[in-house]
Amino acid sequence: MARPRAFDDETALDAATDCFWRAGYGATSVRDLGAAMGLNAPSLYNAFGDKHALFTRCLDRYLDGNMRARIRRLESTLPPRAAIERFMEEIVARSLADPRGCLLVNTALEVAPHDAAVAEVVAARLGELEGFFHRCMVAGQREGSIAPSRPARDVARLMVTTIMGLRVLARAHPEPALLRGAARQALSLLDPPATERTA
Amino acid sequence: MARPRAFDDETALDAATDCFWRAGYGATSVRDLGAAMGLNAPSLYNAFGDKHALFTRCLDRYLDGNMRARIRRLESTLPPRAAIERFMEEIVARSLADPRGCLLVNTALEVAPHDAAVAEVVAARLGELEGFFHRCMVAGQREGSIAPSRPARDVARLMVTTIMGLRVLARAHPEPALLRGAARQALSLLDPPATERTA
DNA sequence: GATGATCTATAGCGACCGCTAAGAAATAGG
DNA sequence: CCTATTTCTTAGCGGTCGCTATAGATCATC
Repeated sequence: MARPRAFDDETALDAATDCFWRAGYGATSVRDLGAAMGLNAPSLYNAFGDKHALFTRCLDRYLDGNMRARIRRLESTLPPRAAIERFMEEIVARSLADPRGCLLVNTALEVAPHDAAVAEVVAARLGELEGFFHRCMVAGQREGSIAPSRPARDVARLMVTTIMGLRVLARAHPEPALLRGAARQALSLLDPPATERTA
Repeated sequence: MARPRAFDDETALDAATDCFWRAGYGATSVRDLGAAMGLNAPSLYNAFGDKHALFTRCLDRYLDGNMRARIRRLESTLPPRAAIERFMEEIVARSLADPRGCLLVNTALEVAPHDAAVAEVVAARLGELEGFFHRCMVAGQREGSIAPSRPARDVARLMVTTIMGLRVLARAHPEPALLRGAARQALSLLDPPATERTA
């Protein structure tokens, strides 16, 4: 018993996410969002609250559809070491292909330092990422594909750090040799030392 | 034969740099800059051109006084391996102590993607950083303090990547154990494999 | 002290910002 | 049909943005 909406929430959120992703939070105006989402300001505010609420919703959606989905997919279809390697490969490929970079990284630098609520979300997702790498490390060390002499926790942390770094480098200077070389060295920490290999 | 300036250029530029450093380029208004630098808009525009020119000047100053100075200092006073280790330690310590993060990293993500001139500067400075690590790698491998089996170029690239990543993580979630663990693992790539150590 | 050059101060330009009040348009139930 | 409810449209609120025209203040030189 009311007028129906003339737009689709999911489609509109995708469009909004793309705006924030490309230009960042501050540089995206509500008018930009409205234009991209195909609705005017009052409809936008009625449907999604204010700009900040829309952003956090886009960020959550992005993280669920990208980071978490990737973790689930790789962890459920690949053995632990391959999952780590594949994750890194996909990040390198994405970084080279998509000039928008990673919304999580962009947000960690632009929004999180001035927004405690967003900082909490970012920190939690970084923790999830570290958890993924840590689980893979432990499982890989147990099955023998990853050198058992490395501290699993710290290697997992370096993997997260490397991914953040790759995203930064790619955004400013997307050179394939640079990203691939760095990723290869990070992954070399999974190799057993020479003694174990030749023993 | 004219009225002298009522402010010091260096002091004013330091104040402007702090503004950009803390809030970013977009979130810093010319009025903010004027207030921090102690001069009104017309003086600011007369002395430094527009906002963008002031920013690039601040960025150059920052890079000369921070990154380049650190490279020179470490490279001239420490042996190669120690220079790498010390660089990483200082980045971790700075990241934990200064909530502003690194202006180069902040700029690489916020400004560089939408500003070709700034992107060039950022890319060049990242190249200098990679060059520093590469020189240290080569020298350290020659003198035997760094494992000769690692590809110097790629390890240098991972060091740069790790630093970028540490800066991102610290800005969103400055946890000492996380940063130190990641840095330690990156530095472990300098260690000779067990065969070489025990030979 | 007058002159000319440079700097500073006041004020405000047009444009955009996030956001919203008020009313017209579109639906479901009666 | 009419009414109630929700959405959409128009218009605009006060505020800030980057930037500048104009005029007054302060100096070296003559």
